[in-house]
Amino acid sequence: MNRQLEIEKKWQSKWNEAHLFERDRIDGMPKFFGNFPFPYINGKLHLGHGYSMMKLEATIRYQLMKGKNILWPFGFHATGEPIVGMAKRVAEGDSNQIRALELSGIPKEKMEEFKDPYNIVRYFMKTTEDTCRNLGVAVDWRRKFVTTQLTPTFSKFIEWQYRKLHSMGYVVQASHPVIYCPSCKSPTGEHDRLEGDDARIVDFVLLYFYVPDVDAYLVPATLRPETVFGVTNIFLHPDATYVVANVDGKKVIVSESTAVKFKEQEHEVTDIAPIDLKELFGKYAINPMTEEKVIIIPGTFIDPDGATGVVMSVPAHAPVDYATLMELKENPELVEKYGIDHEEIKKIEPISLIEIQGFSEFPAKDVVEEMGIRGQKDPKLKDATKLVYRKEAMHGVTKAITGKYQGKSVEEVKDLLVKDMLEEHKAMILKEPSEIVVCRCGTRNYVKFLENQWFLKFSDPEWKAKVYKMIDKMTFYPPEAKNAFIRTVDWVENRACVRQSGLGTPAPWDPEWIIETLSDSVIYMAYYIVSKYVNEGSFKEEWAIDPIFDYIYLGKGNARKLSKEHGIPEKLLKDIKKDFQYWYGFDLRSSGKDLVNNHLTFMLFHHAAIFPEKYWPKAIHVNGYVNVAKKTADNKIIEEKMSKRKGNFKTLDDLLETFGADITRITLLTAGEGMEDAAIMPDEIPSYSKWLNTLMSMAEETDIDDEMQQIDRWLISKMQDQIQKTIDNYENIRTRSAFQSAYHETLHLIKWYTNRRNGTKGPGFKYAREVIIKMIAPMLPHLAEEIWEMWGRKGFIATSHFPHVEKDKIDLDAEYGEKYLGEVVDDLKNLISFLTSRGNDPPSEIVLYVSPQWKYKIYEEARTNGTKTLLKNIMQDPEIKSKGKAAVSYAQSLMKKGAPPDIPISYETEMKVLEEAIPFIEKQFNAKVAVKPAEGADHPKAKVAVPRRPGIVLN
RNA sequence: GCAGGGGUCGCCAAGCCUGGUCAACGGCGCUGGGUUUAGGUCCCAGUCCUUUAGAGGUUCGUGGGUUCAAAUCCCACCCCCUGCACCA
Repeated sequence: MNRQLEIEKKWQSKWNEAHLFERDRIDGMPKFFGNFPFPYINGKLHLGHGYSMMKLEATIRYQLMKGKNILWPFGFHATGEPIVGMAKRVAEGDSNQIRALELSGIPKEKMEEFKDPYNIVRYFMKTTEDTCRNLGVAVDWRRKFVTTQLTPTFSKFIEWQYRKLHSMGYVVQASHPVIYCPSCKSPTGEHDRLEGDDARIVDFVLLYFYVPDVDAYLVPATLRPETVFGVTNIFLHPDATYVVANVDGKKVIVSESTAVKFKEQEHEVTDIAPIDLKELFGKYAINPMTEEKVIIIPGTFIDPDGATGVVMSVPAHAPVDYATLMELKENPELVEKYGIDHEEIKKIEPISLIEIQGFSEFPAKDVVEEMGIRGQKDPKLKDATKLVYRKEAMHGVTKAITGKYQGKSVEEVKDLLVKDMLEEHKAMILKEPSEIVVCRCGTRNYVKFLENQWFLKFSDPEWKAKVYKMIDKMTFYPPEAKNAFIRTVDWVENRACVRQSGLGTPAPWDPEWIIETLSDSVIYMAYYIVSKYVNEGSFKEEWAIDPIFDYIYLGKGNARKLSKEHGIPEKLLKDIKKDFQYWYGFDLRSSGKDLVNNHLTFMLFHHAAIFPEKYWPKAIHVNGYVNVAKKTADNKIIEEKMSKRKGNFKTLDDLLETFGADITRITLLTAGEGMEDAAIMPDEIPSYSKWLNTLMSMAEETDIDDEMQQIDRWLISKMQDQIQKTIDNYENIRTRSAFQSAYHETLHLIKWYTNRRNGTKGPGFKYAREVIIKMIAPMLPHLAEEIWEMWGRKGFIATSHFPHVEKDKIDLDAEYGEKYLGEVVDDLKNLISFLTSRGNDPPSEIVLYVSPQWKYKIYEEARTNGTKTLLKNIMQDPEIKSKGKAAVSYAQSLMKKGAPPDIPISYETEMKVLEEAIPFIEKQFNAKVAVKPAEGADHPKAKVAVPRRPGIVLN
């Protein structure tokens, strides 16, 4: 561990001293610009960051070894609420917050500083950079910066970005529904909620049920408007207060607490007046679709604050309604105390309107009875409702009672019906949270339309079209990610781009607002170009103005003129512009899949809007989440999301401190690939060090001879395959597979090689180990550099050339021969273990009978022309024909198995390979070995000999 | 609800897009053996069932279908996971 740490520090400082990753434009040299979303620095980097980063890191270093000029810049994200919130909580002395910070290693004395959000930013900028440096990543730190006004030129850049979008008409003002807390007077985000984390906004349909007695409409709210044909009564909560209000010119009755929603959702509301329930209970309302009269009765299951506090009852298809009705029927006092005639209740019968296989005409009744539900407050009702709704939505068909809507699927009817009812003013829409939402302050939330919000007009068809085009031209890793992006573009609507609080850049056209956090992180990759000059002091803040950005990024204007007007040196201006033209568009952005349907897609939109096509992004890599896996007592592996609460939260520093950089790197690189979630198994990590040890001792091996044997040629030939595979894996950012093909598989080859060479090593080994070390260098750079130096090579292995396939090193004869030998050895192993398991002694003598010549003719015929015409073709050969039954039987066995693999083989090759391998086989099985032709031998096993399968006699 | 992704031999997990070479890569666990011998590491073999010679049988969520041939293609069904926006 100590030596390893020493090695890592040594190479990290050597890379630094050589400025190895601080890359500048070299005109004419191919480049590779990779980046990954700058981390939000409200804490230390965790394994999820590390996982995404390592995909990019391996790729960057691979591209460097492929001769590219590379660029990986790094930034820090601080825009938005969380850091401000953290500082506020620290300032308030919030013990949870302070303890959380202390737990993540922040010294107590820092707490005073942490009352200022900018100090938090500074602190975690430092830890983040340190972590990265300890990990040994190929970052050009000269270009680092943090968002927000801590980097004034960056803020100016964002202003430029938004003035551009604004002037293009892509920033618009509109109102928008949000889940809203009337007490805090602000939208409640997921983290601001006591209850209802998963709530979405859904459309409830409000149906106008006219109540003649009071000349107003009851407006039950429902998600299943199609069941209007089965309404038998209306429920109101007997203990709630109801009001009459004039909404959009119509008098409606709703619960008092819900009346406010209409106004908040941009309806006109006047004349709110209370109404006594006595005026309603026992009276009738008229179903707008059927004109039937339905009675108004009490239901205590109703949530008076939900939707309108008015519920229509469909006992045939809604378990709650059915259960309530049954309860009322059995308990007269429940209605009689409100002056309702119980006889009226007894008369109510469910009305069926949906037909569904596997249920009676009243699915709600079926389910209520089956689940043994009793009463309107039975907790099982939730599941019952879900079940019935789901079944009916999926398989239900409407009955004749629905009139012109009959015979259709429930889903179809719903859309049609709502459209019709809205047109006929029989219904209206009210937006509601899909479940109860309670703000942290304890107040029940509802949906409000926020007015005059600034939006990015992602719904714009022309803008979308550009993005589709962009996606089409891009490469995605893994390929299936492309579809995810297309879907996101399909789905994305206008999106708010400003906030009222938090850190960030004020909107240039309306400084009351701050550019929202996902909106100032979409084209910042272009800012890295300028950032270098800002950091070195040559680009002054006063030059961060629109005309200069226009010149750099869009090529507008004239350098001399700009220089004269603003005092910026003409050469500097031209250099920056050339830099941008050289590096942009970037070649790869690597990120987690959680960013696909927001950040990454917005990034595409912004590039499409602002930059000309030649600067569009070239590729995106998307990876899964990182789970922490652990073993249960019975050896099952269970994966858990990393979370601080579960106590399995791991920072990169945790791993680095325990295992060092290379092992941390290989842990992350082999944890997974593609969009599937990756798994880190903390208990397994220590064993990864054996890989490093193996590589090192392989590199240190000096007992190597110069004799080029057949098996050396075989190994060198096989390595060409491994090189190609590894290149493919790197090119497609499959790091786990890359390590597999570069290390595990090659080691397997070397194992066979040393066995075959009776424990000695030769030129094949020497060649293979160099290839291996180079191939793993992008993943384990510290170890690789150390070995490179140990071998006395010049320069860094990081900038040496990645192995390439050398065609002339491919030796198919050697490969086929070894494959054949391997098969024979496998057969021998099987046979011997089978026999010894039956109590026989291991053989002391092995005789191998190589198939007679004529069978090879049949084999070759089958291999080259397939088995369909096999018999016909071979029988034209007189020699084969003369073998009669034996020939037919071999041909038939080939036909049965299908065409043999495309491996040519000859009698001579088999004889040669086996004879040469006699010492090897003897050693393997500790027995005397003889190789004989089957032709002319009379041992019965000689007769079963066929090509690639000699007859085996064990004595 | 809408959208996306899945269900593989104890566990994790390849393969499926481009059907056959798949009883099905690899890792873990387990069993036996070796090294060591206090363990761990490390190495070898085995790990669906049957089988006294390299073989056969039954498997890849369930049920059908296409095909000479399906884990792989088509249809239906069951189950699971993820996202759904003003949050970074």
